[in-house]
Amino acid sequence: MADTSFLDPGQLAAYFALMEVSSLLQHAVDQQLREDGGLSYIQFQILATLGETPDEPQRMTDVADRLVHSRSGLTYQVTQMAKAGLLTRAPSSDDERSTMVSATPKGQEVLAQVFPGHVELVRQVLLAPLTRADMDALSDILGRVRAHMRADPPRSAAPRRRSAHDR
Amino acid sequence: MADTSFLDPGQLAAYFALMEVSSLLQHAVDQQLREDGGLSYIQFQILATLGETPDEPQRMTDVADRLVHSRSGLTYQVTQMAKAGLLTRAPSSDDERSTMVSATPKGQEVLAQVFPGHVELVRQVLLAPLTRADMDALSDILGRVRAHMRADPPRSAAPRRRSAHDR
DNA sequence: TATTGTTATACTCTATAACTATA
DNA sequence: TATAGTTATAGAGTATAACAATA
Repeated sequence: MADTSFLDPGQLAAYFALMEVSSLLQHAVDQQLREDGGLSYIQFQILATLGETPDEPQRMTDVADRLVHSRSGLTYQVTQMAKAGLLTRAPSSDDERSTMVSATPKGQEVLAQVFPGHVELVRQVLLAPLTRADMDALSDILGRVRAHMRADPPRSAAPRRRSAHDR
Repeated sequence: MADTSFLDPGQLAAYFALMEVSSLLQHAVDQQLREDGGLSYIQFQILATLGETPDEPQRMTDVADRLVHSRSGLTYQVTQMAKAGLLTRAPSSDDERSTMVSATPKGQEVLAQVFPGHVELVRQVLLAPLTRADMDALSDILGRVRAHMRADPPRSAAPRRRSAHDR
């Protein structure tokens, strides 16, 4: 069995590169969204999620699950965004406990206003130095990691851990 | 010239996979460090930076530059960590304006206490589904992105932007 | 009883600007 | 004048627990 106490240089390099690139990218993306539309990245994600289905409002819980928020955290963001006129809340007709959220025309406007700069930034910061083969390899490798993360949360490494949702 | 308004599916896949994996990884890492040593990821980075050179205290500004902090942000973290006994501050003998920071024995202890679980988590969450070739490809690709990010901040995408350091 | 969502609350973190002191 | 670091302050975000309403 492999020594489990250390990562060899190649493993460390992959880990550090990922952490540093994502940190820089996150930072850059956050600034762009803030400047071009006054949005945080999470607000952008929420808006983008709602913008995909302009006709179909989505449940709070579904949005929260998708974006790994605590419920109260999502309530906070949605409250801010509703104040800003980017989305609206309405009680569900199916289940009166549920709140359905949908992007307003203004929300879609802001999304459209922010999007070109966002795409441009991603292109310049992340994609510019990559070949098509690099991008494919990156999606493939990280896609596998993502599938693994979703399927198999690291219980044995953090046995005391419980997510906000399983109590 | 390529259409600059959209990312094709392959580009989007690479971008989204990176953002989601790093977000999940960041979350998992943060929890592990918090549980095993009461450290945030940034505090871990600071401590790890100081732990590399136990004999050579490092300047506040150098640490801040390396970890992309605002200076006041670093002062805040260092203050917290000094209260917790993880590091100490001392005026520099070379330059009386500077503050030199170094990890205390307790800081090194906490680092050692946190490290095995950290390595184990990274192995399980990030590295488990990857082959050696994947890791090499990942380091190579992201290493190039990192070099590109450091060398060439996205000015044209965010022309109004100034970093906290260039005023 | 379980689930949906909100609220109250407390905490962590970040950034800007003003400030002190040294170079 | 420029640089190093701190402080005051204000704001954004997060999480936990208690809660009301509905299933």
